[in-house]
Amino acid sequence: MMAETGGTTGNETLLFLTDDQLRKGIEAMFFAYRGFTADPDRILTDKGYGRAHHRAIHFINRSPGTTVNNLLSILGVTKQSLNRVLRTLIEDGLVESRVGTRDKRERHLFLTEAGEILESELSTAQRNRMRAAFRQVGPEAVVGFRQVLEAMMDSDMRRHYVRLREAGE
Amino acid sequence: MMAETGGTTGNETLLFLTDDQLRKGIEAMFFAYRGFTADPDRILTDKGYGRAHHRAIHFINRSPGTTVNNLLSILGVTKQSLNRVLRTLIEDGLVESRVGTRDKRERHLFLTEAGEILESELSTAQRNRMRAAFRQVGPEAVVGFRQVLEAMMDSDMRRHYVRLREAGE
DNA sequence: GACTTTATGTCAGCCTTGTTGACATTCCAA
DNA sequence: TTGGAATGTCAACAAGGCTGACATAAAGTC
Repeated sequence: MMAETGGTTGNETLLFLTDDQLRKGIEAMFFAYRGFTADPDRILTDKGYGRAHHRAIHFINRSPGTTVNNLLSILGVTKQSLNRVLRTLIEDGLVESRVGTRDKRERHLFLTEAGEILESELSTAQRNRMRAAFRQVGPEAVVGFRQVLEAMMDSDMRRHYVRLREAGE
Repeated sequence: MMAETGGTTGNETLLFLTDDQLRKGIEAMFFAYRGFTADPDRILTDKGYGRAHHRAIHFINRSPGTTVNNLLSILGVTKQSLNRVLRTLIEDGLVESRVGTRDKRERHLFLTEAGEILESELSTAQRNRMRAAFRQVGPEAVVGFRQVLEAMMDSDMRRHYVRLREAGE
């Protein structure tokens, strides 16, 4: 249906840009993302939570004291959607919400001890799979993996990604 | 919170397996997947469809004449969930369902002309982003990208992935 | 031929997680 | 000091997952 793209340049080094190669990348993303979320998902449903709770817990752990607004921008959902998730996490004692001192409109979010335990459980499961994959393919493949993913992000998401990356180094 | 993994081996070539490196991979997957689906999502919501419709359309296009059961196995959802999506696609004239000739219990699924037009629109948008990312990072990074993703899949998803890959070559 | 299994479709009802709209509180700047 | 902007909460709705139950038709088995 669609024409090959690489061939039009007359340069065989661009054969990795054919529609067929791109389609393989698309399907790889689809199938891999399922594996990527599978292990945490299992843990979460056992405890009555969903993927949205995982995301909130992950990024609160990464940036303790973050505001709701900042979390909204990272997660890319509406505040109402996030609020529902946060409410259950706070009710269940996994997240603590402290009114801002400088600006009392803001709520600063922290994991409680129980929250940190769940976070650790989830991220350990997810890291185990990632580690097995990384180990299997070697460091050079991992570099390529991260390069492609970063190039695929929207620019505002890349901003968040880089900021978090720097914070961890 | 979690100990570094790479350091325990005493081998500096395994530094790419530290928890920090793994966390970066995890966050890269999260942010990149959003970019990956962003363009088709925009097109779909304009037309009153969702990501589930895109997935069905994609794999019917990839394997014309596929059965409902096969699609279920690829998509990893329940038949009730898939059926809801297929019903609307059939009602809207994007997908055709033909009773099997050999086995009349089976329904074989095909895209109509209208379905192919939407499929092309969606996959063109998605490929454009993938192409830009691939071009930006070069062929070696792309190889690594696909290696990591394949290693991250569940084995049954990898089976589907490989089977589709072979069909396209 | 009777029975079982398989493939599919459908109904009802539930949950998570996205959405928009309305509203309260707080801050800040004119 | 007052009106707008920012932050967060509550209510209601929709998409799209899920389970369970059931119907139908065709295929396979004994």
